[in-house]
Amino acid sequence: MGRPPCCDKVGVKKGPWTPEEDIILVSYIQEHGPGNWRSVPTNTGLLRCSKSCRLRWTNYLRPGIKRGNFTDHEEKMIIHLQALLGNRWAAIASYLPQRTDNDIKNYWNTHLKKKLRKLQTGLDGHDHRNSQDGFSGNSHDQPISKGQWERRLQTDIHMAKQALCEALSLDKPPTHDLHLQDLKPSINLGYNNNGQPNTNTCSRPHQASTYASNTENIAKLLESWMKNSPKGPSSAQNHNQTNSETNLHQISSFKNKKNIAAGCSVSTSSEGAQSATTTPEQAFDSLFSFNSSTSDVSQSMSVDENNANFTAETSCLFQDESKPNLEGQVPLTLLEKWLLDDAAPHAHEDLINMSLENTSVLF
DNA sequence: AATGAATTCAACCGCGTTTAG
DNA sequence: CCTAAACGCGGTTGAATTCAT
Repeated sequence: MGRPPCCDKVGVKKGPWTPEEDIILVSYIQEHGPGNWRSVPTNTGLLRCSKSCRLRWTNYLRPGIKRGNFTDHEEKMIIHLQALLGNRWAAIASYLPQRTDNDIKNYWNTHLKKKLRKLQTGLDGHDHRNSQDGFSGNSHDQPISKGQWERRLQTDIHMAKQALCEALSLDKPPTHDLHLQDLKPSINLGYNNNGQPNTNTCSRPHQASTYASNTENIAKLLESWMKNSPKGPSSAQNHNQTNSETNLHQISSFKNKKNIAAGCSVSTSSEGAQSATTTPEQAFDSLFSFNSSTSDVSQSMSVDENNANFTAETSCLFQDESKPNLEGQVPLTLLEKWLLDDAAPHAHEDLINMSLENTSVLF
């Protein structure tokens, strides 16, 4: 009865993965594809539990993972989505398919929380209305006034509605085009929007730099995998070649990171320079008004662009390896779910009702 | 140069859910 | 339907690294 044990817990290795282990794992997955994790340790001889293998693959080795600093756009998306979804990192990660939930979680905990706290402190400094504990880490505890929060959420839902309307009214927009658009910054991995090397997107050298020199082996493995394996995850799971190459580039560029100057800001050069001139209020507003701010030059996205991004981001859900591609099914049900389910716990009842009323017309 | 504090992030842990038998 | 293991997720930890003094 029940399933057979995935691996015996005796002699299971823990701790950081070695390059050799990575290569073994990658080679195995190259041959068999990801999944069936319980068989991985036994078949590969890795002294790791299946869970550890899966984690290593999904968080680190999987092609299509974008590493390195988060772009301004990604940052805003995370802040935005965190405000909307809470600490549901997997859900947030599904909107940023090139980032892992672990990465996003770490980035939130180490950078964004701090950044928001800082900005909030700046705001409070202006107001002389410091909150007791400042920023608690949960966006819902953020000392934005409730009305402000609701207005923002309302705006978000309006944006989503617009996107839905457009998705319905248009003759099925080419979602992958939008997707590509959304992914552009990441496809240009290592380069900013001006096509310049993104040397400034590094806040600190990658700590696995000693390891990194060895990851060239993994890069080679992956490279040959991309060339030789038609059924590899890149095709089977909608990770396109570009993403894979992107990842290869990143892996092989790890070793260069040590030389990149540390201490640059989180913002990218083109956008960060601008935000440096904004007031804390503007900056804070910019961070939270992912869709609506006009004060920040970096936020000069048009409404159409935002809609495009929204649909693109949503379509990304179907690009995620854990989620099957529904083949052209515009993710309206998902959008609906997002609007009706995910927003609900955080939204005022009015907002829920509003979204229900307005979206029900569409369906 | 040495040392301690602070930061970062890969990996682990534990829990709820899903699923094979 | 029941049981137990796999799976997936969010929270936490701790080693490695950087920064400040």
